[in-house]
Amino acid sequence: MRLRQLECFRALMLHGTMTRAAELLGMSQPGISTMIAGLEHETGLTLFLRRGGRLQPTPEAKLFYVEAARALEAVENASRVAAEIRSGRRGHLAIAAYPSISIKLLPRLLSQFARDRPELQVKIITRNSATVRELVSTQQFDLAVAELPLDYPTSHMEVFSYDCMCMLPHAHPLAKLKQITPDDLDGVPFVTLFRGDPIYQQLASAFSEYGARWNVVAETEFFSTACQLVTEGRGVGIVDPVVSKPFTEGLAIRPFKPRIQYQIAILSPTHEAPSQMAQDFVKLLRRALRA
Amino acid sequence: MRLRQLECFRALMLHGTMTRAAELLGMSQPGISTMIAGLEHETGLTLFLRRGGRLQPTPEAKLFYVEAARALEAVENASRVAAEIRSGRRGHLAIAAYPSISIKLLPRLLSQFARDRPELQVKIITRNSATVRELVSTQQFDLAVAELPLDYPTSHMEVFSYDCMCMLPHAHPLAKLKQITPDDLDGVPFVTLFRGDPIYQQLASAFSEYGARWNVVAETEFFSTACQLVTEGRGVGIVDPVVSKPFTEGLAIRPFKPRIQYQIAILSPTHEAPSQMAQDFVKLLRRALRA
DNA sequence: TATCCATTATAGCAGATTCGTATAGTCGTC
DNA sequence: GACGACTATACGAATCTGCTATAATGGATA
Repeated sequence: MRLRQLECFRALMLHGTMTRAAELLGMSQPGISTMIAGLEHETGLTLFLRRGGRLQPTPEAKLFYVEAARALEAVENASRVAAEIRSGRRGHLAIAAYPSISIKLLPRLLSQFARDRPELQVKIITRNSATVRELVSTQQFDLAVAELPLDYPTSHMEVFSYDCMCMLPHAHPLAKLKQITPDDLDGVPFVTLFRGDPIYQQLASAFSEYGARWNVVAETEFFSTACQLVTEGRGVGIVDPVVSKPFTEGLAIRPFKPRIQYQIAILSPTHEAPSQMAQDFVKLLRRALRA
Repeated sequence: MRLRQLECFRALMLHGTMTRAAELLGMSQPGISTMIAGLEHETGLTLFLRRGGRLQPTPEAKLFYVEAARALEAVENASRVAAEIRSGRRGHLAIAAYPSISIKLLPRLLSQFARDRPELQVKIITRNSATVRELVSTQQFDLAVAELPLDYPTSHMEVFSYDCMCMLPHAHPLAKLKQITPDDLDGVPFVTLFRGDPIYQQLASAFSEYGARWNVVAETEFFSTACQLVTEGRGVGIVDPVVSKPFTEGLAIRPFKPRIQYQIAILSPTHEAPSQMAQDFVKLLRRALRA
C-alpha cells in the first residue's frame, strides 16, 4: 500500500471524479486511474463501480476511506512535526540546576527562549550541586548547571569563574569605598554561606591572612538567602556578580580583595548527543553567564 | 516523506544498527543507509550522529520516532482494515424490515451470518411496510424487507410469493382435514389481519365466493399476534408458510383453498451500490425465504 | 603498530515505479 | 449522430529502489 495511492483515493472520494482529483493533485487523469486500479488490485477491494463511464464509490470504499484518511493524516502530522522539530518550535528541555540560578536567572532566560518556540516543553529541577551532578549522569537531563567543585568531575563541562563582590546596603558607611578588604570588615557583622562551602573556606583564609576578625552573624545555604539578609540590614556579605545579580537590586556592590573565587559549570550528558534545542539554549545561557 | 523511509527509520531505532535493521526488513545495509540519508535530507533533521562508524540517535530522532511510529501504525491499520473488509469480517448492515420478519426470522439469520464476522455491526429497524419503503428510498439502509403491495414500487425489488396456510390447534376437529376451504370454516371463530390488509380483502372475497359465513373474532396487525391468539385457542387463522413459521410451533398447518396470496419483497437502495456484505446477506435471506 | 572485525557510506547498475502524452472506449445530452 | 465529460489503456521517459561491490572508519586484539 503506497502513500500516493491513498492520496489519490482520498482526492477521488472527496471530489467525485478522477479528472477533478487529478487537477487537485496536480497530476494527469490517467495517473489517478492507474493509481486507483493499483490500490483496488492490491487491497482486493472493489472501491468504485464503473457505471456509464462514471465512478460510484462502493460501501467498501466508504468504510476504507475512514482508515485511509486517518493514515494520511498521521503521515502528514509526522511531516509537520519534523518541520517543527527542525525549526526548534517543538522539543523539550529538561534542566537540572542548583537553587540560586534556578530561582531567577534560569526562568528569565527560559521564558525569553520560549517566546518563539510555541511547542516547547520545559522542565526545571532544582537540587544541590552534588545531586545535579548525579542526575546528569543518569542521562535524564538535557542540561545541568552546578557549582564547583564536584566530587566526580564529568567530561562535558563548561566552567565559568567569577570573582566575588562585597554586597552591602547603600546606607552602610563602607559603601563609599571603591574596594573592600577584610581589614575594612574587621568585626563587621557578616552573612556567609555554610561552613562546608568553598566560599566559607576562602573567606576564613582571607580574614586570617589579613589578621582581621571575621564576625559571622548568619550562615545560609544559598547566595539568594544571604542577599535578602543583607537587604534587611543584618550585615554585609559576599556574592557572585552574575548569577546572584537579580537578588542585589537595592544593594551596593563593591570589588572584594583578596580574590574569592566562585565557579559554576554547564554540564552535558556524556553518552547522549545534545539536542539542537539544548545547544541553542546553551548558547543563550553561555552569553548570560559570560556577561 | 515515503513510507519505506519511515519503516527503515523505525527498524533502525528499534534495532540500533543498520545491519540488523536491514536483516529485519529483508533488505541490504546500503539500502537502509540511503533511505535514512534521504529521510534526513528531506526532513532537514540530523537523526543520527555518526560516531566512530556507529550510529547514535539524536534527541530529535527520539521525538520524531513517536510520530513516525504512529504514522506507520495508521497505515498498517488501514491495510488490515482493507483485508477485513475484503474477507467480510468488517462492515455494517443496516436493515429495515416489517415487524413479523424482524421478530424471529431476521435475528435468527443475522446471528448465523455474524458468527464468522467478528467486526460486523448490525442495525435493524422495524417499521410497517410503507415506512420501510420510504426509509430505503432515503438510502440510509443497505437492505429492506417489506410486504407488498407498495404505494410506490421501487426498481430494485425481489418478490417472494406465498400461498397462505390455515393454522389451527392440533386438537381442533378440522385439524384432521388434509386441506381446508371456507366451507369448512363456516361460522368458525377466525383470527385475521386488519381490514386494510390485502389478506383481509382476499379472505372476504373467498368466503363470499364460497357462500360461507366468515366469523371474524379478532383482527391483528401482524401475523405473529394472530398466531399467538390461535395458540391460545381463540380461533383458527391464516398465515404465511415461511416468515411466520417460527410462530406456529405448536399449531397444525393445513393448505387453504382458494389461494390467498401473500407477497413480500427484498428492497435495495437504487442509487447506491450494494455492499458485498449486503449482497452476501441477501443470498442467505433469499435461501431462507425461498424454502 | 599492524591486523582483523564490525559497521556505515558511496558508486554503479538493473529493474520497478511513476507519471506524462496520446488515444480509445463509454455514456448521456442535445 | 455529433459533442462533451469522463475513464481506461498503451507506451515511453524520468525517477526511484535496492542490489552488489567496494571504500572508509574506528575499536579490539595480537
